[in-house]
Amino acid sequence: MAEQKKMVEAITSMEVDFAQWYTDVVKKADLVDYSSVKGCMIIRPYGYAIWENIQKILDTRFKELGHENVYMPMFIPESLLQKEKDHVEGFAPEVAWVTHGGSEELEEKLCVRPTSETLFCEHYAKIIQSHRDLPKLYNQWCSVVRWEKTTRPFLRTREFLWQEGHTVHATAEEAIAETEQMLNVYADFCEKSLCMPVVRGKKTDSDKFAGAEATYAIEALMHDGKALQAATSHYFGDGFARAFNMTYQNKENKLTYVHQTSWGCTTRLIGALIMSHGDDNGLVLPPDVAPIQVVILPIAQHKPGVLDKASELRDRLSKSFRVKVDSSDNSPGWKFAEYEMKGVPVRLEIGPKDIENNQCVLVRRDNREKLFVSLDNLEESLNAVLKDYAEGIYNKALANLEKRTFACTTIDEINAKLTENGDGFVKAMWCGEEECQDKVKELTGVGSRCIPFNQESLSDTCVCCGKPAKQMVYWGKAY
RNA sequence: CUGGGUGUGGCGCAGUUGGUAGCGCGCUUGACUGGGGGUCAAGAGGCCGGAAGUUCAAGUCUUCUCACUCAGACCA
Repeated sequence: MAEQKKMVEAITSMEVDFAQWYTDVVKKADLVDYSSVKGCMIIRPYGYAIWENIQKILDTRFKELGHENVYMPMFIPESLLQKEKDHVEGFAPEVAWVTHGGSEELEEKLCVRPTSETLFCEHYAKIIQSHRDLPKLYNQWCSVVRWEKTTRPFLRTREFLWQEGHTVHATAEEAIAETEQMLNVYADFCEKSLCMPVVRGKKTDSDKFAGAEATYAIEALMHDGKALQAATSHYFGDGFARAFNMTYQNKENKLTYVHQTSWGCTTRLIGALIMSHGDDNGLVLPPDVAPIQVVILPIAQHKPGVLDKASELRDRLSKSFRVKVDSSDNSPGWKFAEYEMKGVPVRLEIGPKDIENNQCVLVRRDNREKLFVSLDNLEESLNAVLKDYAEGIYNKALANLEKRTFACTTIDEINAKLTENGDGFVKAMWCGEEECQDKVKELTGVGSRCIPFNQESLSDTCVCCGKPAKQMVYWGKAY
């Protein structure tokens, strides 16, 4: 169709060039703009509104589970950063440093936080004395800086917004339970609110967070078959506690090290939903986080009564949904394309003919299905459409995940499956040796993503060396 | 950091053997329109990324720089 073709012109087709498609969508949907500092993006109102919705839902959930928000400084003295050896080594290559205050050189340079473990540790060491002070369940919403070489909007930027939870507990068991609980909070959020299926699992030793005893992650699969880590949750044991001298007196009056966790997710989630649900017409947003859930488009809006009816519907629906009326002078066709590009889940068309019949037209973003519904029970109709829509995009993403997950028992099979089907998750057995982990990546291009909680036994031997296998690993190319 | 690409109105591009900048979209004003990116009319908007050089003359040729971008390696 001619009109179809014209819409596609604005956005590069996914099949032609996925990276370009992503960049087109991100810019054309008004999510971000580039700034004059490489890797630092301007998150525009429509993009920021998505983040605010993500924040609202997660923040509520965190608080329900007893967490409190705090704010830590953005600067970390060099000496503080260096207290935990593995941690510095992990982050040193990508930190930005402040060396001057005004024109005076600082006595000790300050790092712009790449993450705030050290600040929390220093603070916790001061405020915790007794087992009665535990647990401490803190979280902060802020931005951090990592001086990345290659950057892409949302997926990898030098400054990014995130949330970092830092908790300390009396026992290892409690801390481990917290780590698992928060991973499940993220997984649940991704599946329910972002309509994005994820694989839950543990990172291999070489992939775990700098300074962690164990790192857990949820991995999602994008439309192009590349994996994206959607959130992580770390168990620190008492490693940082020993480095920062974080102790408490237990009930037996003995000084004891605390056990600690941290967990986080970032604006990268926005990139994840773009690449999970989007299509050649632009964004497709999950209702829970869509800044606009229903866009009302008046048709023949200069005819008497149309705009009034549109406003009336907006006022009425605003009680239950996030609604916008577009009464700009653009043509209806232009508006259709515009709000599809922006991924608005449902558009509501209302024109003179509809008003006469006490009805309106609902059109879903995901499949363009058209429904003529009565204005009398519009709320119910919308709820039903949104629910079905959310399930629809979840199932579509799940189908993609399943279609692109390949169980393999040999290196040759991995290469054959990937060549035949394109990128995706490879499930394969592993002996646990780092050498094999590296070799798999070298020979096939897919790296270890996680050791899933849902283990399967595909064979008794490591896909690489043939020695006895310890566990099944998900492998993939990562964003 | 390694390798490719691109820098010309806001955006996307054209610009021939060097001769003093043009198109589409967008924008402004107005009118008619309006159920899949409408039509017409009149406008506004550019030290051609930067520096040096060759030349009577440089968007175009030479050298050097800077920026962005894509693919790798590293990472949320």
